[in-house]
Amino acid sequence: MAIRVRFAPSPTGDLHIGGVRTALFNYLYAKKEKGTFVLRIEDTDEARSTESSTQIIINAMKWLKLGWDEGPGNELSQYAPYYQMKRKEQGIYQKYIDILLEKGYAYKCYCTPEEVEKMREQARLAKQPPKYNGHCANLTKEQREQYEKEGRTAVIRFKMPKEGKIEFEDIVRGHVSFENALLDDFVLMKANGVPTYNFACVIDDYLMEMSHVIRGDDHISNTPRQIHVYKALGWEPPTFAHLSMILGSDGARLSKRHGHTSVLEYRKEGYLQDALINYLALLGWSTQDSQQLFFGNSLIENFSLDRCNSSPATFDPSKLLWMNGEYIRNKSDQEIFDLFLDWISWTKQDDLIKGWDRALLKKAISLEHEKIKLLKDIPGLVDFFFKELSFDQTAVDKILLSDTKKDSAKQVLQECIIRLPNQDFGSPEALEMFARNLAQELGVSNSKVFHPIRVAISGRTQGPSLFHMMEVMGKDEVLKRIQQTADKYFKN
RNA sequence: GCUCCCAUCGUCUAGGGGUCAGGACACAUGAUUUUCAAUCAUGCAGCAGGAGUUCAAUUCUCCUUGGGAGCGCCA
Repeated sequence: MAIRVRFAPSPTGDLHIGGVRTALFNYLYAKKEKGTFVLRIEDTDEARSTESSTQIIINAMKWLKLGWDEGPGNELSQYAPYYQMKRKEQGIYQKYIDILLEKGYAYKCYCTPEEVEKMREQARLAKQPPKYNGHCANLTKEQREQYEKEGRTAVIRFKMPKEGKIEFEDIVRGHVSFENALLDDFVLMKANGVPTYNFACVIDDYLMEMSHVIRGDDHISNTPRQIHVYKALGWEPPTFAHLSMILGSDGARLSKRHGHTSVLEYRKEGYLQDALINYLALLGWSTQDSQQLFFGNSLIENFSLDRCNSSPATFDPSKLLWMNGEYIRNKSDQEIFDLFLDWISWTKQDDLIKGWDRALLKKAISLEHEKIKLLKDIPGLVDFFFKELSFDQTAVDKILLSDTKKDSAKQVLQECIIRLPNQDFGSPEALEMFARNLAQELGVSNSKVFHPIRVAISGRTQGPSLFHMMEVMGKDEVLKRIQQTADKYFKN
């Protein structure tokens, strides 16, 4: 049987971490099984669905490289997603409503939302599950006509069996069973003629020939309702896999109050697409040897649905941060440079690196490569190469002006000014030799030479390897900065 | 309230009737280094509780507790 899966978000906001995880598991399963991955936009909530949200989802999916394999029409380069509202216009859902109505599996209900709410309230008071009481299930023709004469509009409800139970095998949960008596006659089609989630989802999953429905565990209680619809239409339900939820640090389902939940925010912070994917894959899935890093195609190769965990997982930002560093270190200098430029332009921060020489920038980034955890760290790590020398006061106090070091620091800088013009800047080794020789001649420790030079040319105590830094900066600039520093702090 | 689901280090997890309960993040210490990182080494830390089955339960069963989700003309 061909494997066909889908990700079916509703376009009512940003694509959040939980949604991405669901999309990812569908994607991984499809790729692993050489199946088809479909994107379906569930935009039947006319009040909340927005076009901009749809675009955000599509762009986020593209950034994450969770490409889908199919769509309406014949676009060759890029498939459009399926949209339920477009399918509604084609009469797809109405057709099956008519069948269910005709076969007696569904009925028109004329109760107003207020009346239904009253029923639920009563049920709650009686400590019963709040549900529709079946008021309109067996209306006579005359009653129906009467309601219609009153100008009431009808919704279509599913006629739920009062006894028995629905059972199914879930790949993640195992055997699941629900009593029919607890289910009510849920709405299939709203008064405005738009199908509800539980109905549209079934129709589309069937017509799109989905072999597996992989979704969040919050949908598990919808599953029995949906299976009833499948059965009423004489259809075989797909195989279900309900993924556990992702929780915030307080144990509640991950939501906005836990901080960043939108994928876009992670992109903005400078997380790498593949690192985020790798991290999310590990939330609720693992290999037998608990492998952590999956570079290249190894996620797809190793993935399997039956190794998904049924218990919820807490989102851990510090592990994601570590993993991002791992991914950055795993990439070449060129890749990081390109990624950084992409990030700068995506975040519209071109001003940040305005006037910075690209060749120098690339060299500077490569000096700090293994230190980078987020793309957004980069400017702060290398900006001193490009900006006017500005001094970190504690660095100056500690290295240049402290009582014990002041004289030697001054001497070191003065010697540099004298000697450096004739120094070979061609290799870090040569520069290191120069500094060590200087230390020896002056009779001071290496660090009393290294540190003042570092502060003099960068203004800080932290930074790349000193001699690589000098090489990249170049003789003229190094001299200029040392002169400037000496003038500022050691002028008599 | 009702229904469903879940339970191994702080976190992600492996394991599964007999294990020194394994790995990873975080944290701590040490090594290395001109600094910060990175790297390497070491350490810290866990089977929620109670019954039952069994020669043997962290593992199987039940209960308790704790946590989560669902109960819309939302998806």
